[in-house]
Amino acid sequence: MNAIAQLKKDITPEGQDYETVREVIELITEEYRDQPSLEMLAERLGQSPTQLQKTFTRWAGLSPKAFLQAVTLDHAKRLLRKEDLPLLETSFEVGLSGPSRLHDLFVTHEAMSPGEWKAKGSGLVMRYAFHISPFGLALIMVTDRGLAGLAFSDSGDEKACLADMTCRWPNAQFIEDPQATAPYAARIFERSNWSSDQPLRVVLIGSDFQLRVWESLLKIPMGRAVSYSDIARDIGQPTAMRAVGAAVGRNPISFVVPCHRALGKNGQLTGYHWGLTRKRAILGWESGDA
DNA sequence: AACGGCTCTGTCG
DNA sequence: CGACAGAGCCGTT
Repeated sequence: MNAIAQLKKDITPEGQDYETVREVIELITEEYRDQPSLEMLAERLGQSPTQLQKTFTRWAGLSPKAFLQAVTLDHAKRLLRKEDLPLLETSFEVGLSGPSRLHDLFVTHEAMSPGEWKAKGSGLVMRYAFHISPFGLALIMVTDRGLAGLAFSDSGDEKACLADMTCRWPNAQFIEDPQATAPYAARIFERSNWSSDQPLRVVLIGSDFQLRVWESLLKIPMGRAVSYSDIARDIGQPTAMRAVGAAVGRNPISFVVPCHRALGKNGQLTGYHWGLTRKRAILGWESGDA
């Protein structure tokens, strides 16, 4: 039995929650005009209202109602609030605990341009595997220097997801190795592990421009969001927002490099490489911390 | 040369 | 208001 089959067999209740959440989010976004009640939603999913309530709360630490509220355009605009946005100037270097990041995941990153790692002999080795996450299956890829890739997939789409990632580093060598990636999964998706003494090591591989955009993303604290033009300004190219959007979309380490915290200036979510529904889910899930 | 996870402005309901 | 063009902007491919 291969690793993915094994994974499905061992799936935890927590791992299944996202399925439920995803369906609810989709129902809501399609039919938000109707303001569907908890009862109606539960019926559509073939669950009892109390059961749905429970699943939600376990998943997000938030009641369904509060969660749905957290996913509206209104709330997104609030995340964008302009005052006290000197956060883009604050340092986020290694383990330094700005209070704003106290409850966030600490990350140290190391940048690598394509030329740089290509030059280093015949490419680097990437170990990968799928793991259960709060947002569906997570494909995690690591090098000996740290986390290099994190992608999401619905179950059944693992192949496409893997292809999406591997083709980004054509001359790397890929080895399936759940043992190597599991600690990362535990560290990243278990909130209680976020504040551990050691920061998470991350390797950013991309063009110079992309690197600057991704580094800017790393400065956005949990529970906040910025617009694409904010990022453009931050990296010193205020008119390059469109290109910024493209670069954000190419972020290879989603969730850890919080590209889901980049929104349109008006609060619209506008896009997510792994699906808008998932972006909503992550944003809503994060709001459960506040 | 074309194409985006953008934004702004102008128009029409 | 909200939806929809049109027009600049800019790094990738």
